[in-house]
Amino acid sequence: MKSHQITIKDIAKQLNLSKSTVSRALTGHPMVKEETRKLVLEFAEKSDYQKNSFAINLVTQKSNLIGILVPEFLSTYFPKVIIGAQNKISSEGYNLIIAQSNESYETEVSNARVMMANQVDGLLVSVTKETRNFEHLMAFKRKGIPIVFYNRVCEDMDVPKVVVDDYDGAFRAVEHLIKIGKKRIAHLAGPDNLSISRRRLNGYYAALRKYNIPVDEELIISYDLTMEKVKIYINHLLNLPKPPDALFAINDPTAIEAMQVIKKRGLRIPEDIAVIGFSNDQLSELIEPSLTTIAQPVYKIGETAAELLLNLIKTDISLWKPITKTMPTELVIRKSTIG
Amino acid sequence: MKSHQITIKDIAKQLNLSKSTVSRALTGHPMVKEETRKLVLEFAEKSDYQKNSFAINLVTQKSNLIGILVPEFLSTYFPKVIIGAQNKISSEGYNLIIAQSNESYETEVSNARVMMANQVDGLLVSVTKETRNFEHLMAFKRKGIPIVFYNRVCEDMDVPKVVVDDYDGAFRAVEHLIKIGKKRIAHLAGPDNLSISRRRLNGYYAALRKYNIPVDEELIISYDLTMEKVKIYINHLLNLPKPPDALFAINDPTAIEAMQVIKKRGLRIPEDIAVIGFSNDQLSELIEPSLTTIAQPVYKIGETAAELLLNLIKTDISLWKPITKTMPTELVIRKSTIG
DNA sequence: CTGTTAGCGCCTTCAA
DNA sequence: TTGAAGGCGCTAACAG
Repeated sequence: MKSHQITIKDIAKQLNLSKSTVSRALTGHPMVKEETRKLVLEFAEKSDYQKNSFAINLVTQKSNLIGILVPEFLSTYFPKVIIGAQNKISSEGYNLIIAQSNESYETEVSNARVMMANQVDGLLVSVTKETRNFEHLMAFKRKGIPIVFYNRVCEDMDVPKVVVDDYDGAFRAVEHLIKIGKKRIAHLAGPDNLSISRRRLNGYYAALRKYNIPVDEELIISYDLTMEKVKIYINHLLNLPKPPDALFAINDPTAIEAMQVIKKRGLRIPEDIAVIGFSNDQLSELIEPSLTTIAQPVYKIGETAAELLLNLIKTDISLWKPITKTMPTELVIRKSTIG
Repeated sequence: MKSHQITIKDIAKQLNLSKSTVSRALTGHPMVKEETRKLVLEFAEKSDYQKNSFAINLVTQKSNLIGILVPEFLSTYFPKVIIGAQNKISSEGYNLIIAQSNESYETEVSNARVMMANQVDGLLVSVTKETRNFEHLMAFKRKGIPIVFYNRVCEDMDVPKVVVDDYDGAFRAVEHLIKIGKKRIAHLAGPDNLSISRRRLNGYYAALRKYNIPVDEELIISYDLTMEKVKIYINHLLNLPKPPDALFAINDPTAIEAMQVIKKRGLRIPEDIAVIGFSNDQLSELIEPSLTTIAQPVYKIGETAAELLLNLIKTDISLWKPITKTMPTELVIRKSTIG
């Protein structure tokens, strides 16, 4: 069961050297005779020696592990963020340990505990749609373990954050709908504990205001991102005495689900009702009609968050600054909004 | 920078007990007076004591980490496998550390090294489409670290594997095409270093044989799964003097890409050419026409692989058996094969 | 039931 | 340039 790993002690014995000398040779310490170093290195190589990370971790009190908490794994969004983060992190000799919570607050809390138990050197976090209490994350800050939020952030915590310009993205989405002649623009919004929902909603309001389109609260529905509910809300909207002629959905999955419902009712997209999403999921290009959406620099978000975190790790806690990086978005026009 | 973590020694000092007593109380050792245990536990609780996993790892020579190597992250397939594996693994107190190689052999090798350096207790592996040399994985077995393959396996290594019944799935896919009246069935196959490609190809042959349809080698193309190439091959097939009336693609992304090309040429699916994929990606239901495909029990695959691995970890190396678990598939009929 | 001692494998003073 | 000794925080004998 337990394999016999070769250790520094073994090497020292074989080579008739002291453990410290071997250790020094192995760590590239300057004070070793070139000859000795070569001897040790060669022996280590051919005997397939590998440092015992457990011991090193104990001495240095560092795990070289960075944790990342993701709320879900099934859209392409978070996997891409992870890839971005991993590239950055591994280039600095760290490893990523990932935990996904399936949008469950309970699971998120337990995942956070696991990260703590594993003594990660830092944590990247995007919270679930249910998360309203952040105690489990504050604990990290208290222990001196740096945290960086990305995408779904907790605005009350004084830590660095990476977000996209949701306000601006939403604004441009709605502006685009107005420019193609739509007047009654519905918004299927996210739960308002998520700051992205609030920011996108504000962008929606701002665009209407700019073009003097009256706000009709009837056309704004916030929902909990549970896909099954989309059908209900869309049908409700379409059954209104004055139904909407356009829909701005909080994200692409929502928009896509909405499109299925709309198509089933025999309505034409975009003629009868135009649809626009948010995030530019891979799907949005492939469905029919293809979906107009707001693209985010997803890999870059992961990379940036990782970079901020690595900086914190290298910096004394007294110098930590809660920078917020806001990434730009891009309007991608496809067939769901043009005739 | 370094936070001041409280240790057993601290607790012992505070409570005027020996370190071993405290340790015993904390680990639930039976030989401690109920009163002492309570005292210790309470103090630990209120002082927010947390075991130092580095020290425990050193003593036990276990990391409680399980590594998983995935070739890519952008289809929904591997994320689902990961979720399945994570559920199993975390229920036994282990954690998952994930590395994706972006279908690059080099990256896979380097990821494997990282896993080794982190001294994972076991490894789940699905290789890249490029991987032909398995030395980097054999190293684990040599060191006594258990490995389990899933999905894309190395048949030459004597370790447990979890695969789906590719042969049977392919057989039924092709049989279905034959039953709806198709006669010239093309197969866009995968690279033949992947055993799944070979097994699916064999299933294809078997179905043709059973129904006495002559094999036309012209209709079989293996390719390297690089999406850009699909267009070339599909156009080639459609330009043949006798073009195919059906296509069995190695996987869903390939099938979907093929459908775009077919539709662009103005051909009707399934009337002119029926299409069938493999894996039942989320996409296949949403594109138009929806894609007939072979579904795999994806979560279950991750779960099963994890289960096999956990068994190995608990078992003496001399008793390891290279079981191969073959999971069933299911034909999901959609519009790309029915009129 | 509790305390003492000796490591786990490595790094890091301090001396030689 | 090298060696010896101590310690990182915890567990696991061995005594008492």
